[in-house]
Amino acid sequence: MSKLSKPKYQQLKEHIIATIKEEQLKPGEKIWSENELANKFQMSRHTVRQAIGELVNEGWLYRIHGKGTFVDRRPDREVRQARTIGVMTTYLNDYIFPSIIRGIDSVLSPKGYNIILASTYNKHEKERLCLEKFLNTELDGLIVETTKSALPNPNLDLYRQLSHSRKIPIIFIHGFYKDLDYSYVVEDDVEAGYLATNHLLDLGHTRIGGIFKSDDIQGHYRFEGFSKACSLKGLEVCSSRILWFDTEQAEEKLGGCDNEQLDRLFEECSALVCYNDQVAMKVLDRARSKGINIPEDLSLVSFDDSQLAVASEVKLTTVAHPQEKLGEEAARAILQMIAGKKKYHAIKMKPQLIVRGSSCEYKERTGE
Amino acid sequence: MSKLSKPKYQQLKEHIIATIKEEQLKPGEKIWSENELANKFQMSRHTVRQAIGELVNEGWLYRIHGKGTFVDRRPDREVRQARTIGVMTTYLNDYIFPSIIRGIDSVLSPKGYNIILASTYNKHEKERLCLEKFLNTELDGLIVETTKSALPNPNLDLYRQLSHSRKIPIIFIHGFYKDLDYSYVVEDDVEAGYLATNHLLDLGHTRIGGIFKSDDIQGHYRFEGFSKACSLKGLEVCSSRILWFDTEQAEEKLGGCDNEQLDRLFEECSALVCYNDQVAMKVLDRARSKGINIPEDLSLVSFDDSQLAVASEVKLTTVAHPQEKLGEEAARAILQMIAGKKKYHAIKMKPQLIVRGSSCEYKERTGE
DNA sequence: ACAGACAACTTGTACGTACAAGTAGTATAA
DNA sequence: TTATACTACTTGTACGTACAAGTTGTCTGT
Repeated sequence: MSKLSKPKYQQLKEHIIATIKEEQLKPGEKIWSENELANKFQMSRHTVRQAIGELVNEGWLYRIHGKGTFVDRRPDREVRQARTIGVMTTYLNDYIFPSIIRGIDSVLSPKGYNIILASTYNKHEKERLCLEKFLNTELDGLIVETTKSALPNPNLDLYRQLSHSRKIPIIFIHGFYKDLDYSYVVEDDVEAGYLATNHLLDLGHTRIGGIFKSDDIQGHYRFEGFSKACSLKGLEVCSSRILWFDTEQAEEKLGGCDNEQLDRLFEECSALVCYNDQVAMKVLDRARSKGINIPEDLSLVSFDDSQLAVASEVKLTTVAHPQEKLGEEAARAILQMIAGKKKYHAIKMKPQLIVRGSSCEYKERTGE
Repeated sequence: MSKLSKPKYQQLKEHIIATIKEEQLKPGEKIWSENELANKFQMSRHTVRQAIGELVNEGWLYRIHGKGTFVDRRPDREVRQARTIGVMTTYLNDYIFPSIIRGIDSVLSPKGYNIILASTYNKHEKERLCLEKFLNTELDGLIVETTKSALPNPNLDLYRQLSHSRKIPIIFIHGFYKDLDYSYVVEDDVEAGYLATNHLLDLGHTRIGGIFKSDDIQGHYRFEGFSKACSLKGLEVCSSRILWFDTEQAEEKLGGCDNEQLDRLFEECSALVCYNDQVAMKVLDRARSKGINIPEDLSLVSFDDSQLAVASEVKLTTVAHPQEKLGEEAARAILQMIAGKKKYHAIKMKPQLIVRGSSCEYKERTGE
């Protein structure tokens, strides 16, 4: 026998599998006895037993002591589990995340992937629970919206476990952790902040205030763009015109800042950059109740271009968030990572200013 | 050797397993060679091989040709797959479904369940694809928002397959198929329609129009409540004041009805019942552009009490949708069904009228 | 007609041998 | 110093034998 030939028991295995596949042997039928096979193929019974033993293990055959060996259900007839991608977001019902999830779904669903949802409510403890649950799940990939991305993350150990031990590709959206060099898809928030602020500067405003979120990295970046735009025009950023809020404050009251703080901003500024449309709605409401007209008395620019931006009578000037597109990009990236085509993705999406009715040229306020 | 004693290879297997369990051998460590074992236990190498072969198959050990045999992860150490519930909705980013999903998540997540998302875009073909994907997934339960619930469903065969063959508990939300006697959790939409319409009747309106969705059963029920309220007050439902739209029209343009149709309603009616907040926003916008004041010239009542209802300068009078609560109820029901505690759930949640600024008492229109 | 013994088959356990082939470290030669 | 060969160990393949034990049908004596 030449050295190239396969082991005898392997040959016998393949012969039996082929016979079953050709349906010459059907499930439940008795196959030849071990001695018959040994004679037929000129091998010892031991070798036959080895072949049949493995086939039993693989689910092709089963044996009954004293009766014989029979054909089992074919193992490859088993339905394959659909593949799954985990998606971890901060909020499920916040106004833009549903769109991102929809974008992810539109790419993954046609490829036969399931999406497993988890939400952290922007809390590190919840994030940890979600990650632990994902460790108990057979995942093919993970898309993560960063939780409290501006703060140090206490759950990096679990991320590493998923990524390094379990070899699950991970991609971050809406931010990334500096300690981990994982792939990410983000909006260029510095640019977004710059666009929003520069729009107001171009309209002649000089007393520009801002409301930003302190515990999400997006808030920091948008503020960075805000500062950049100001300093390029030779304006100093006045800290009394900047309001910071965080997740906990935002949960207590929509918009995250109270009326007294807003009223102070109204007095000091002719224009406001709002962290997102939700904040802008809060500002709009307060301004309405104080008799301040938007945009005549106060120009507003916000971020995200959500449904809210066009819901009100004053349509909001906002810097558009790619939303669905961002979800699609993240989904496409993770598919490439799963296929092993491209390991590292660092995608920054360009924001776009949409001018609507909430901003106008600066005019001296007269009625005060 | 007495007849009662176990086979030698079986004894060896048990000895090795015990050694691993006592952690005298840890994962990755090399165990004794086949010859060592044969000598140690006074058996032939063949018998040792049989024992080790079975342990390899059971996941306790692995062999490397030429190196030795090593301890694998313990099979009973395998983390159990987290249990999963499928959630199938029509839209992922529509304004109330995120809240429902959040409600579901808030109940299931703490119990260690994963949520697998799928969305049908309110199309029967997509629904079929989703159901087929669920058939290829190991599910413990399924929560379904009915797709085009007012039309006959062509996918009942797959629902039956999941329910009867696969024994997966299914619960419907937002409607149910009359041909299947499955559990459901719904809002009492007839009552909701009645509350909305009766509110307008109480305010003295007599020329009341309505905009309803034709291919979702909710639209039918809300219209039923509308009719009921009218006839109880002795008013006839005038078909020229009723507008019907469907999924496809709603996708083309937000709100699902065009301006000419709305203008006609404005002329004929002093009050409108809108299928949901989105429709009401569309009506509000058109009314604004025609110089029609809400609520002075036209009272509006809508359904769902979403974010949109309070986004505009005119806060909407709506019949509140239980949203998160409905999701929670559905999740709790499916957990009971999985536990085998209660097989059939038919939960109807009471709607609640929230009076805001978009509706007021009827006054003769003067300025025409 | 029926129970029980028996034969002939099956798979299961257990022993033996031999050599092939992969791995790792050591000794040897260039 | 480096490449090569060798050795000693490992598991993998393959042959042989023997008997135990479960299943089935047949033969036999009552």
